[in-house]
Amino acid sequence: MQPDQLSLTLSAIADPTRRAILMRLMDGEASVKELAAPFEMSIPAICKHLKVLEGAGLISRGRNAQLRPCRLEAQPLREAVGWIEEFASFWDTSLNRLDGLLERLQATDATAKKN
Amino acid sequence: MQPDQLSLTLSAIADPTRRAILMRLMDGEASVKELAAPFEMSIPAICKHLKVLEGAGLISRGRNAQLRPCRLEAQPLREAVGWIEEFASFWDTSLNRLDGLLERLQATDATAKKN
DNA sequence: AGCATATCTAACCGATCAGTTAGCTAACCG
DNA sequence: CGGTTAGCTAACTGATCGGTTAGATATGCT
Repeated sequence: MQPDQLSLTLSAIADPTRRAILMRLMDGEASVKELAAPFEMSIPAICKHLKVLEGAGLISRGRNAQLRPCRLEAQPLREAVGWIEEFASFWDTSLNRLDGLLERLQATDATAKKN
Repeated sequence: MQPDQLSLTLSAIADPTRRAILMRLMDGEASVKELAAPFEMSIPAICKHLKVLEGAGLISRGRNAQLRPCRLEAQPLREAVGWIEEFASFWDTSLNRLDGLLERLQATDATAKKN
């Protein structure tokens, strides 16, 4: 089963190396070698990370002589933001209204209170 | 190396089953059995997913007789939203408001000079 | 006490992941 | 042309993942 776009996006940015690469790309396009420089990691390893990011649509690649510059494509993150914000809103309401939680505890009866 | 909190959160919600569980929990607390019901998956499999979610701080567990009800804890998602919105804002400014052209010119210029 | 229910742990399995090294291809430059 | 540089693929490895079955544990019911 091939994963949905949202899962692709989220698992792509779940890796700290890939997040660092994306943040680097906010400063503008960069070559593979430039992207690899800050990491103690082989070039092929970076290539694999780039492939994951490209597969998730988070970057796109150009061609400039021997270089294959990477460019940020932040569009898929929109969906991710949308999904997560559902829960951010839940967080706002549920933490701002703690009594809702209390109601729930009381509703399941006083036996739950022990322990 | 143990992963940072943000990576924990993002990889936890990168799985569709776990996202479905979280969405279910927006309707209120639920037992493991209730959470497992919609899935064609064994109970221990669900337990593992719950453990991942708990490890990421996205749910907490109570105790009510034999039940160990799960409750949504959306707080860690705040950090995730914060991180992703950095890029959402990049998307807004560079694609919608089109200084993208300028950025790209600067970027190719920079890569041309480096090496 | 004895049984049923809810949940978890342990052990295992196949697939995927994140990294490596070695070697290939393509473009530039002398 | 030959050599250098950038990037990629292939093949391998150890770790982690997502699931399973079997069995342990804890609580409630009669």
